[in-house]
Amino acid sequence: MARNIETRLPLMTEVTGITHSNSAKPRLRFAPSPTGYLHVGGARTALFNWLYARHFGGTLILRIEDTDFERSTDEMVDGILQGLAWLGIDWDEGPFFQSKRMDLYKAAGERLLASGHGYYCFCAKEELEQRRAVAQAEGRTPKYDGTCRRLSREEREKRRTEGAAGAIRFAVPETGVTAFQDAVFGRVEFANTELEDFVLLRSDGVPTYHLSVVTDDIEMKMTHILRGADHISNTPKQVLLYEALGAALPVFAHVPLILGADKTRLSKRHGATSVMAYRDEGIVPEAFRNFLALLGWTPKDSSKEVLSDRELVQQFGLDGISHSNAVFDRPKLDWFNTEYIRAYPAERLIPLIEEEWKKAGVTPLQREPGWLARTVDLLKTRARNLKDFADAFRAFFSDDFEADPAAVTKFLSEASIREILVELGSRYATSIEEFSEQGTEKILRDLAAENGVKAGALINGARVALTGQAVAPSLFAVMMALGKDRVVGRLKRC
RNA sequence: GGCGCUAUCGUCUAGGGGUUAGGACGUGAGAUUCUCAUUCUUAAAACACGGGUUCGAUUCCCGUUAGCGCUACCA
Repeated sequence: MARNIETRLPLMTEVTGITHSNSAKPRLRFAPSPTGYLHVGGARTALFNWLYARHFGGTLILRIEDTDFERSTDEMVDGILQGLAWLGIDWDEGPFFQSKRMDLYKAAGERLLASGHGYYCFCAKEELEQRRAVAQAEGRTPKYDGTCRRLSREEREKRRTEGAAGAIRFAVPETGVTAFQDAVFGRVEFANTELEDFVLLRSDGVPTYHLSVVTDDIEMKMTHILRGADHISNTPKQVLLYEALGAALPVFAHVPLILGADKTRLSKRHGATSVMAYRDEGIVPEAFRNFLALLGWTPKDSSKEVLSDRELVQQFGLDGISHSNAVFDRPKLDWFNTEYIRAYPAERLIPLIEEEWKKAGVTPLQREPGWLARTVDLLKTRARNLKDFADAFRAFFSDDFEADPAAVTKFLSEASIREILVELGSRYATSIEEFSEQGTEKILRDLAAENGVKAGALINGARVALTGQAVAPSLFAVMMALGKDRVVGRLKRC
């Protein structure tokens, strides 16, 4: 079975049998391109690499693939770093920037040229595009037709000395197949005729993706290439490159893609695709990480789903990676979020909540020590999102809040109830009894009996008066959280 | 179009030649409660289709269909 490749069997290619030994500690990398923020798919790839490296005590390298100067920006680099930090993913070496390693790729390209694996191509870009269009129209596979591959040595020399700018292409074998053993998909094979003579170095000397990736992966001694399944079709070209460069093949492991609810590739119209957007939406990082880890991977013991980073690291392995794409299920993420918020100690939650207050313009009350943590602990069991602390629970932390009109209509519309609540406020103010859960409850129930109304009606009304919400913890716990003065004040305003 | 990958409840998945096909999220119902959430009980919900192989296929093989990916001097 292709799934149990954990033991790193010898990798096979048609042409070479060289592999890395399986004794060394693994070296992995996350290699984002800073042409966009850190998106969900990239984050999961990063997470899997991190999990794998940590599981085996290996090394994780961060490499920024910024050879596309047009589209790469420093802001995106910062954004990616920020996203990784939020997820708690750290690395051991780097970040390395490919833009600072251009000489390496150029040398590799020239080495390939010298060894006969590459050749100069003088075809103009427009010309190529046109040929491609024609091929497309005629229903042929639009791959490079090899015009310059057939050029005689003399012709090539002539063009070079004339100063023609040329790209260097890789000469793909015209027959045979290129195959690799994928740690998740098993053996994957491509006919060489399906592969085109891809460009190694552009005419301006800038390397193309395949060259820079393989050069770096060799130079950085990567043992495992763990990346999105969208790279499966790129892999044979890269395998060819390893072979031409005389390097051992790493273990390839491709991870299925993450789709939106409509099963199409995750994109902006599915909502947030940037991981930082989830922070902004009130998701706790551990929840997001846990959710992401289980998208396309299942631990051996699949019965437990809420897993700490330690458990994740402990259990992670390539054999649990799924073969099929996974749909990003937002309700499940929200469930993880409530689980984590509930489990977080107040101290851990408070800084995150403070961020939400800042965003919502809430200035929290200054009260006695311990109050904040106690109140957060009281509320966190019914929170589904960090934002709840800034909206639904706002009245616990600030006197500046507005009552939910629906709640008022439901529980506070009767004038008689409001009058009794004002009276309740007075009784709390003048009572000599201790302001405790039992004491406040007794006073309320007595007052309800005196007035011939149900205690529940008073309780529900009081809840709205005190919190502005129809939904809150037990009323008397709410009173304790608010304190006598606030309870009295808010009741009297009824 | 070509090539590649994939196919178990709505979603994430477990399983695997003979199972009442299991779990989780979500959904419905009920119980509890001062509201809501929680909690508890419970219900509905799946092996894409067609051929083989086999005593027996959801499981193995082939095909079909569908989805996704790749198909650049982007990464």
